[in-house]
Amino acid sequence: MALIRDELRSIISKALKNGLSLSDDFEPEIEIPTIAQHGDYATNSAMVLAKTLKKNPREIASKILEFIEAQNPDILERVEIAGPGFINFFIRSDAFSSVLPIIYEQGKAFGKTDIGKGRYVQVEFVSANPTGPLHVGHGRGAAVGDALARILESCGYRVHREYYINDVGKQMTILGRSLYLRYLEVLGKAIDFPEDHYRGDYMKDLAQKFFKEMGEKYLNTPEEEALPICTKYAAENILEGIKKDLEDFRVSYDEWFSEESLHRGGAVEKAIEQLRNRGFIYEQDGAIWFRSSLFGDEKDRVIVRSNGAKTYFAADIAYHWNKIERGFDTIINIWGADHHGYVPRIKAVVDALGLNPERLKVILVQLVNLLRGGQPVAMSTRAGEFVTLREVMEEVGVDAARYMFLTRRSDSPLDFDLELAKAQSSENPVYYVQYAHARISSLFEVGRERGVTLDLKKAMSNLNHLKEPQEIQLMKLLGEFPFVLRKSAEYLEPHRIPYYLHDLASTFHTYYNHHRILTEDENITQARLALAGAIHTVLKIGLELIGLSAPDKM
RNA sequence: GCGCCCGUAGCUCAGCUGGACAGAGCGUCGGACUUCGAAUCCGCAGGCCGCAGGUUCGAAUCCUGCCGGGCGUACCA
Repeated sequence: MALIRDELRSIISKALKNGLSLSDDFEPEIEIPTIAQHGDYATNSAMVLAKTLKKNPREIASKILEFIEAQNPDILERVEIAGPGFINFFIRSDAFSSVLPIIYEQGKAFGKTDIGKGRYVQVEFVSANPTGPLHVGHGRGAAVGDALARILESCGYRVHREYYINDVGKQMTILGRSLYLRYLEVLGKAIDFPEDHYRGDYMKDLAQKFFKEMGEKYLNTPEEEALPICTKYAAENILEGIKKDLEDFRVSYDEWFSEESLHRGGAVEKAIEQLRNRGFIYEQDGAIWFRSSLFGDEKDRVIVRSNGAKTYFAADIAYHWNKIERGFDTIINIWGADHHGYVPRIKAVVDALGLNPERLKVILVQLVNLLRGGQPVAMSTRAGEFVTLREVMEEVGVDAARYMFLTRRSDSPLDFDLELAKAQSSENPVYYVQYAHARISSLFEVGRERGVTLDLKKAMSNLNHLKEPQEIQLMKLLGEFPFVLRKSAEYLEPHRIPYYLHDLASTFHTYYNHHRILTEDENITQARLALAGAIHTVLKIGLELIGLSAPDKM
């Protein structure tokens, strides 16, 4: 037993091979026409081939058609050539039910594929500086990265989730000093808190905590001695908070990678050496430059300043050298769109270090435009004006927040209105999908109370009773899931999953409102229960893929 | 100035990997619960797909130019 789409693919491929002597590497495009009159599926292969074969598309189509009919496949009702050269397939209505035994056989593994073939993929995401709590923008990156990781895993990739901690540099010094000043303030000293320091209330809270643990120990310590301690304390505490936030947002990591470890271990020098050996390093005006312009960047970049200090970019070179050394087949960086100018230079780095730059994928997640009642909310970590991810989680819930983040393409800016998210919470689309799941759970519960349970053997021999158009539609949709999942992984687009789930839930709700599942006819009941159960399974799989709960009761 | 992203229904967004009449949610208005969950369903209204050219059998989709919005453009991180 195979899915209809797979069968069609092999039928078409066979016809192309036998009829047009095409090699196997031509992948026929199979789509679902928007209009039912155009069949259940259609392929544009004849028109695509018309260009290379230099023949009339309809002529090619009729050739293909001839070889399709020669196979006499039993899933086909009929095949037609239409319009400029489409081949439309009308599937026998009793063929769609083949998806149900497959779902029951595979269970939670339904939809999984091995297109990844065990390739090792790193997904680096969030990677916010440990200078303050995560805000909503980070939440979007977290939701996208985590969903993507789950999707890739279910498509046969080996996934490594990583967070890069920028625990070095000027902002760390400022962080330490911010804590130190707030600490002195707690001890009653008058302080002058600079404009460019971290002004958020969380620093005051942290100072209180610091004071409780340390007492007045650092009151009279010289500033240069106290600062490293303050920096370390602040960074560790804030990072712990970030970890907790992400954990509560249902995001997990395999590795927390410290930038500082690169400097400490000499990796930055080694990476520069790598570039130097390859001839991409030169000195000018007392600074050390990387010839990134050779690889498509608009200009060369400084990696060691004339004062001897390494730039952030130097560490990033070392970090990506490290990634390459770890043997990832694909490196995926999920960045905020404000870093887009950085893409060419980091591509240049991997290119210069000998890795095909195609193997580095940078997903730019557009900024979250936070609104409250239609009014923009200013966001600045330093000024302490922002809405944290934790506040959003608490206000609208993890499920709703994640769904909100994931129902948009990453490269589309997102308006996130807190008032709206709260006000519409009971009509939020996320509940629509979850409701379908809960409804089916409840349905089985009612069945049990009435002594009706799904008898798989019996159900499977009664699938011929599923012939209502809505039932056909549902089975067709169920069969699409593996392909949606595959495309989602292929294009690194998690938003395809929630859209699919909404479609499936919607079709089910319609069906549910028009037909009874627990009927007087035992055979029909069994068949319909099998259908409902399969939908239940796919909804659950899909919800988990994007990190949402699949409740049995709401 | 240059570069990247975005512009689709009143609002928020899919469709952008060329396919056949442009979709969904919210919102408006009107209907459906003594029967498996009404957080649901059914129906009405709503569009020069930013504008103008081009490529193609075929363009919301690709190319060029323009207009609007966002972001970036450091020997900052």
